[in-house]
Amino acid sequence: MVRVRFAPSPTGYLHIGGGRTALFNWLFARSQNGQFVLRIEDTDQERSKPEFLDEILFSLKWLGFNWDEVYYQSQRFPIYREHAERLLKEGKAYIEKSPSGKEAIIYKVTPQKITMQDLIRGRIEFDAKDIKDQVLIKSDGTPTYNFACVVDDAGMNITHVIRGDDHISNTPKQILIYEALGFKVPDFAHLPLIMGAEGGRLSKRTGATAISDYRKMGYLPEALVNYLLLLSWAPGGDRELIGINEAIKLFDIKNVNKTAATFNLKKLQWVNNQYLKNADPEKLADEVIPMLVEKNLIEIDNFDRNYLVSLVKLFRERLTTVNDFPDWADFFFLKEIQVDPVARDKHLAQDLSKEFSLFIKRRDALEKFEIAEIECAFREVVKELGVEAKVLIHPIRVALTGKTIGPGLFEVIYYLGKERTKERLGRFIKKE
RNA sequence: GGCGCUAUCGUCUAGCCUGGUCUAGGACAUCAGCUUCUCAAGCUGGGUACACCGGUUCAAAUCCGGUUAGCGCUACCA
Repeated sequence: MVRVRFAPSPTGYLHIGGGRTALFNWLFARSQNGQFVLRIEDTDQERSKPEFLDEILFSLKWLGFNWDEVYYQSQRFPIYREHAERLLKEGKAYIEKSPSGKEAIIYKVTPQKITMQDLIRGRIEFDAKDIKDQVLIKSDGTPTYNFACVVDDAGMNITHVIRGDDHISNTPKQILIYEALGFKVPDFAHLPLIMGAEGGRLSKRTGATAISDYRKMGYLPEALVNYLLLLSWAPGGDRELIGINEAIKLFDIKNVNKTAATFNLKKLQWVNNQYLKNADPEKLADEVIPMLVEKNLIEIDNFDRNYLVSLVKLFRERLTTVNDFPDWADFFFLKEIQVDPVARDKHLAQDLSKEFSLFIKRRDALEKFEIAEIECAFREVVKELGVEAKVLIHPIRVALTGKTIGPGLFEVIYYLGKERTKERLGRFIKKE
């Protein structure tokens, strides 16, 4: 039975790199009908914070990576000590006293060659002479990362350790400990790192790094996952868009790339738009409701849900992020719209009273107030006035929405309704 | 400094294992054009890459060696 683990440390939020490591572990487990274990590495009691833990768990769930088991290292200190003392008894480790009299347990590294077979990179060789004796239990009584990691991976029957490239140098140290402890060494797979736009590690300076930031910015989890997948794996056949279930079928850890990848927001935005275009309007509406409430565009328990769903459908294909919706669609909810001054100067500078009046008149005469009929009436009006459609379309859009961009005009008129269009156009009709 | 990893368009990648079909394919971005209404989308087209040097071979992006560059680790952090 394949068992993998994701082992975040709650000393910070779940960042993009961590999310990607979790993704590949989860994906590998699912593709092998294996199990995905979550291990919280909270041995650093100074820096570990409950709010980080909450954020990590929430983000993992948001991305859809459910775990089969969860462990906390802070609850396992006696286990680590027990194993360290065994090594002490066997003469493989020694005690070192600090000036203050506290005792640490140190593993004695013996000269040898250490080789590992990485699932992604192949054979890697190290020489133990480059490795210092390893602290197992620190003088404060807590285990070190490399020691706790080995004791747990072995104790939790982890078969494949899939983690970031930055752990390659830890691997020989850990192999030594596995062997000293008499444990079976698992398989390793080291994923390439994700870099920031300016090279080096992804940092706040080069853009958002927390998974939860992307949620707040209006990215869909499926889109983020798809993008992260593309960062070091290709489904083949020139495919870019791939759902997680299909990825599970196609995934092979041997096909993961070796090269570090640069995070590219533009491509993430493109992927997000691709998912948004086909997103379930009901679900999108759910996402958008709190945003509209926060902007005082709707009241939480007093709005027309069906109407909102229709509007979401109207906008979804042109959204880059879910968060774009409240700004772009605000005119459907506002009583008083703000007309963009630049748009007003450009499209409403001259007097269009006659044109607007005629359009309203024709539109009011319609038997059915529907998109196609509205367009028909409009086409007749411009024909009658002998002008091009666009000389009237733009001014009407600005008068109705306050903006120069937006969905098709006739849909806008339809969803705004008779009364509101008449009233908004009326403001630009001079009384005789 | 030591040790390790990596090296195809600006970016993500396909191809590399099993040399010839690669005058290197796709995507994002970018530029130009089309699109009875903007924006978005879509469509058409353009430019842009095998890091460098040497070797093996009839033939190398593909195999080998070196150089260079980038990155990682080098903590009683994880």
